Parts: sequence; structure tokens; C-alpha cells
Amino acid sequence: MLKLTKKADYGLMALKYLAEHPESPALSAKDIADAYGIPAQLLAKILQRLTKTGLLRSHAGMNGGYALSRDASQISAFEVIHAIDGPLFITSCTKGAHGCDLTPSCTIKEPLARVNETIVGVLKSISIHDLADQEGFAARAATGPPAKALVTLNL
Amino acid sequence: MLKLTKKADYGLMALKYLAEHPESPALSAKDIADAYGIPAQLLAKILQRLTKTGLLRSHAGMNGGYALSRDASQISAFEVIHAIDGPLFITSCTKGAHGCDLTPSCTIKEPLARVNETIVGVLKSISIHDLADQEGFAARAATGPPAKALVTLNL
DNA sequence: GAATCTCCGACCCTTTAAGTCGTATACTGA
DNA sequence: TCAGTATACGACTTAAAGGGTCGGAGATTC
Repeated sequence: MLKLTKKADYGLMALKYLAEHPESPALSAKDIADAYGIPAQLLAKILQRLTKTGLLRSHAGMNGGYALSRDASQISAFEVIHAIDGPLFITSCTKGAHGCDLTPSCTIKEPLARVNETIVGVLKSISIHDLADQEGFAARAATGPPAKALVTLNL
Repeated sequence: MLKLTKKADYGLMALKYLAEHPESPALSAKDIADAYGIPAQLLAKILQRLTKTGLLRSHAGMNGGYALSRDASQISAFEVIHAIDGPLFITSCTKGAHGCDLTPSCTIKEPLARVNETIVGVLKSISIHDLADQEGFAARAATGPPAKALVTLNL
């Protein structure tokens, strides 16, 4: 139904939380999970995945935890979603290299592939910093035209 | 994983097929299903739903079937998807009127809601005619800049 | 060496999508 | 009016994926 998974949601929330607490050298999975009321073990697995893909750095032991490996403005929402949910395909068709398994004559996938690219483009244009900076967010939304992303779809 | 359901895919394919055969007064669910190799009974149910929402007109009996209720250029991909899959929400959060059931402090949903609107905008800008008109599609893609949709995302 | 923490794989449960079946109903044409 | 063809609709079954849990192994600090 064109929905992000909860895991991806959790991942974004966790990174946002980390971005909001740059003073701490590291935050444990439990800390973050408690802050949002999400299952700690599940979040841990998500953070481990983000660590493997290089978005986070982890530190075991007491006072250990996770920290952003880059500045929040250098991490896009797309990277997070891709790391957690894998490649982003809007259709069941376009899986990897070539087209439909179902119908070779499925001409519908081409325009939808462009929609897909558009969505990816939008998600790439959003950084964790954008998510965390609520005030700036509201301010910009109020003052008007500082469009962050301008996406074109060439049909 | 941000994927359209197969039902929505099927629906779009069927409408495209109808748009490509304006000479026939009506095509049966079986005709269309055979053309694409998809389960006839399943497609029938999808077409019935599209009929209920007014995108198609049906006619029972011999030589009966389905026909577009409007011109293909007046039916957007969004309408089809909405009719089949229901309202389009990118997050598990934004369900209907108000926010998260999980965490009241989930501030992430606001920027994502804008992403959601962007996607909806893109889908609304695509008509069934756009899907059906493959030649024009290719030609436009080759010649360059006749951008059909220009979507802005104000973060 | 005890308390915290990450790490990782196996497992279970629930939901949803996908597809099937059966039957009632409507229309057409001979 | 009867047979054939089609839609209409709901209940049911099956398959897959998401969401979440459990248990143990390996770091790290105090």
C-alpha cells in the first residue's frame, strides 16, 4: 500500500534522536527505544544494520552505544530507508535488472519507474538534519519559498 | 517497502488496456486478464471496485464487459490506486485524522507527510492516457524537455 | 570479574496480500 | 423463454512478509 516499514520509521526516528543529542558521545539502543516507546531489541537490530552500512558507529561496553558516523546533514532519508528495507521499488515488476516476471508485455512499469525515481529523489533530498531541525522547519514553512527540493518528472 | 500492491498494478494495466482499445464498446474481465496473463477472477474483482468508484462502467450479459467512464486523459493513476488500495499513507503513523498511535512525540511524521503529498502529486499528474501512449512517451523522452509534472517539496 | 553494552542468528506471531470458490443476478440473442 | 455469457459479491484458503522475542556470545569499562 505504498507504505514505509515500521523498521524504517524507527531507524529515521533513532537517527533524528541522535542528531538532537550531539553532546552525548554515544547513546544505547535502550536509551533511544525508551525515548520513543519502541521495542528495544528490535531497535537494536535496526541500529546494527545501520552500523553495518556505515551510517552509525557503535561502541560496546559500558557507556557504549551508537553515534552518527557523519554530520546529520550528510545523511539522507533515502540512505536510511535503503539500508533497512533494501532497494526501493514501487512496483512488484521492476526487480533488479530487468522487467516483469509476470508479463513481458507489461508496458506500465516504465512510467512507474520514473515515479519511483522521483520518490527516491525526494527522499535523497531530505537529510536527518532536516528531520531534527523542527524549529527551522516550522520557520521555513511559515516564511515561504525556501524550497528545499525541486523534483521534475519527465513523462 | 514502499511498494504498490499487485492489485493496483493490475488495475492500472487494465485501464491502460481499455484506453488502447477505444474501438470496443466493452471488454470483459477475461479478455483483459488473458491479454496480460493475470488471474481472471481477481481482475474481475478489481474492475468491480473501479466500477463502484465510477472510473469504469460495466455492462452484464453477452458482449458485455467494462469501459472507461471518462476519457483516459481524465483519469489519474492516483484515482486508480486510491480506489483499489485506499488512502495513501507513506508512514504507519499518519492514519486518518491524527497522529501516531505509538508515540505522541513522533516528530518525524511531519516531514514525511510532505513527502507523501509529493508522491500523491506525482501520481495525480499521471493519467491513464500517459500510460497508454507509449510512442508519444518515447518520443518525448527522446526529444527532451516537455516535462509533464513539476513537483516542489517545501521542507 | 561484574555490570553494561553491542552483536547475531533462530524463532514465533500476527497481519495482509494474493488468489480461489460458489452462487446470485443481469443481459443478450436466437 | 431458454441457454449462454457476463458482472456482482462475499466467504474462504493459502502464501509471504512484517514485526517482535529469546538466548547466547563477544566487547568494554569500572
